[in-house]
Amino acid sequence: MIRVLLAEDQSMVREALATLLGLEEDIDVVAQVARGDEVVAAAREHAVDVALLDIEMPGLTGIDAAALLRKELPQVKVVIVTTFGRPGYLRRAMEQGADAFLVKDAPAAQLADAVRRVVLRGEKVIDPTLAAAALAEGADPLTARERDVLRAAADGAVNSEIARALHLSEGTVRNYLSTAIQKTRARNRSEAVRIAREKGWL
Amino acid sequence: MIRVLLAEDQSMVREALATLLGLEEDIDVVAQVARGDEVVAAAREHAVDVALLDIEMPGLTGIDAAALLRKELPQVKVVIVTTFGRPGYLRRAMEQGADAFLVKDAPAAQLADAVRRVVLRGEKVIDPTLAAAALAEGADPLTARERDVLRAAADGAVNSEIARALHLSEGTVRNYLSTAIQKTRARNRSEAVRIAREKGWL
DNA sequence: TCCTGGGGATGACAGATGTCATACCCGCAC
DNA sequence: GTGCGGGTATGACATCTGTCATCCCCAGGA
Repeated sequence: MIRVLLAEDQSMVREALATLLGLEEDIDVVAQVARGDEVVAAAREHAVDVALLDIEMPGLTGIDAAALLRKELPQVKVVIVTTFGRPGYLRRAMEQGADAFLVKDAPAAQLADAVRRVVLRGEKVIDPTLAAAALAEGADPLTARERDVLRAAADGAVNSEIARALHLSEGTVRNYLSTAIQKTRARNRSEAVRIAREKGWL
Repeated sequence: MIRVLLAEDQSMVREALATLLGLEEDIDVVAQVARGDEVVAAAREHAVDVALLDIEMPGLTGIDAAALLRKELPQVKVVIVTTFGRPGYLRRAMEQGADAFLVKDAPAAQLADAVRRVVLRGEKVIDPTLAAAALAEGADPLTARERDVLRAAADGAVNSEIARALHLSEGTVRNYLSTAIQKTRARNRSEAVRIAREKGWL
């Protein structure tokens, strides 16, 4: 019996997925959490074999939770289950030790299949198309600080506000944004944000 | 037996929800579609009692599909099931004749419950908190044209590009954006887009 | 030691954005 | 006929954004 932890912030979706998996004879969903920062404690408490992690969750992203699991409970397998198959997400997930990466566009049957493959056979499970795209895309070109500034600018913040929030001068904010705009080959901050998001860099 | 159509673009989520509902003795998911523009044909073909519609789908939004259903198959009940309980979404959904409005943050049990209430008892099902927020929010202040321009500006398009796309002069684009920025009480287009999206106006 | 990369800052400047005033058109309701 | 709302446009102008040059600091690797 494979013991599964499910981390997904939308209750309805999480419970539906738990129900789906619960119908499998060899799979038992023993824990469900709605926040990324609850993953490690729940995995430990319930002695799970594998954690199914959404990426965009409150408290901690699924990718960051995967990194924590790898450090604290390295025997636990990690399956990322996400809405967007963004190259940067895939790359970061695999870097942080994830064993599988699935998008919610995939047929539901792939979920139980992936769980069995990673737990019983120690396989890595990634859609070849996604893998190819991520490899072709290359690494995130933004530095940590550029990402900070771009993230801060994402929803309409003006430079003075970003400067205050990140303890920078306004000129430095403009520089970082300019660099981010160029690295993403965008024309302005809004487009840079969109591109960085699409690629999973933000 | 309540015959249900499920419209949701993410296969995994859709199939999990279908499985969940399929466990109910009185509910039968007889059709599933991944695109908004397939809703009416499927509802007609499968003679469904109720359509469960996600909002953000390719081809047609769930809200627009609801309007079409109301027109073409007025006996079919409509339950909107959405990620975001945005006031504008709720308002528009109810205006277009939806019978229920659920967010995916709600417990899964609410789904079957809502289905029974709208089909068997003709009730309207809305979370009172969401209803109160939508009523307090007031109507979308943007004109159709302002929404067009704001939507076009959403991901980094420059004014000249928007003008070309919408067959306007650049000055007119600036005017519409300026008005949209003021109506949303934003400081710039990016913030206006965020606010309009959060309220479900875009 | 030198070089590179990342972080940070200042200053000058061109171009894009946003505001406001003004004007015109059309359709609809009273 | 008048007024209102929505759509469209021009022009002037202030401010914000983005670019570029230049400089400084630190850490790490060759």
